Amino acid sequence: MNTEMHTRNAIVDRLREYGINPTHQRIEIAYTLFSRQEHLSADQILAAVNTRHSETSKATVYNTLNLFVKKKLIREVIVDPSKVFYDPNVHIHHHFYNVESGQLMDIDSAALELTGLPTLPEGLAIERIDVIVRVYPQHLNS
Amino acid sequence: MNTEMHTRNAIVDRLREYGINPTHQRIEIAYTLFSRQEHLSADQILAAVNTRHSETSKATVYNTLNLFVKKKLIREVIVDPSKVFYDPNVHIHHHFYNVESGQLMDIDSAALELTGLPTLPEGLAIERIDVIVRVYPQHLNS
DNA sequence: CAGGAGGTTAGACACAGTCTATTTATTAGG
DNA sequence: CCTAATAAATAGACTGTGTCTAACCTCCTG
Repeated sequence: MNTEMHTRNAIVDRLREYGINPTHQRIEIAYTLFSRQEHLSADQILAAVNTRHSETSKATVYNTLNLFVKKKLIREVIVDPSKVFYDPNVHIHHHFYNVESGQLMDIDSAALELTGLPTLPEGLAIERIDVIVRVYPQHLNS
Repeated sequence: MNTEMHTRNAIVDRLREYGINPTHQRIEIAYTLFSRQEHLSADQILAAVNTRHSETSKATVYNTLNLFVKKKLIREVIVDPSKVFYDPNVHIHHHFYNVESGQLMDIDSAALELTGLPTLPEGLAIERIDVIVRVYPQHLNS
């Protein structure tokens, strides 16, 4: 398991592990994502980073999140057409998505198994498999 | 299996079946989706409907697609953060998504099986399960 | 013919995300 | 240290998808 992600020192080490130069803004953004183990959107991260102290621009938040994704420090979750969520958990796992509230919950992939996948079209390789279980509050119909 | 979807008469019948008043614009939009068995985005549909003949506004295309989804005539596919695709196939099935080209291909769900899904959180029911296999051309790395 | 419901429309708007040009930090070399 | 070069951050303009509003059109019914 990973080292604690609740101190900024641990964050700095982790950024270096992933080949990311640890600047102030990157540390704050990573800290925001890793300390609360939650699925946040770019604008939530922007708000969180700026309520604390100092300033980080919108451009930097987007640049940084895209960098983190490219370096595989975090991962995108695409479930809502209007915004992307970022997931600090890069282990293989899947998601419940509450279509009413917008809330995302992890599904550990240990138990979940997928069988009978057809052979891939020629020349293609799998990058990742997303399983999204869309749920809604039972008393509502439609 | 469904009747042929290659004539406008068949489209009109189908719209009625789903409780949708078949207007000119709705027929053209449905025809566009059902005649080519493809996954199109709203702007592709807007373009396709308007190159033929006459005019359909952007607002109507969005209104109509949302209506079709609500009536379960078609279904949304959420794989790309920048746009929604619409799928004329409402049978249970899943998708390959080529992250390079943006191309979507169906995976028939007959073979594909999902086991070990954890019990749902209290008070929630499943609306739908999406399985998206993200693929990329093999010769490219990352 | 009057009124109303449902449908369509143009254009303004909202908002996530990107781009560009400039400024600021950081690093490496002398 | 000082300087040059590179990497990162910034404000603000911009793009593209999708929504909203208010006007208008069409058809049906009384």
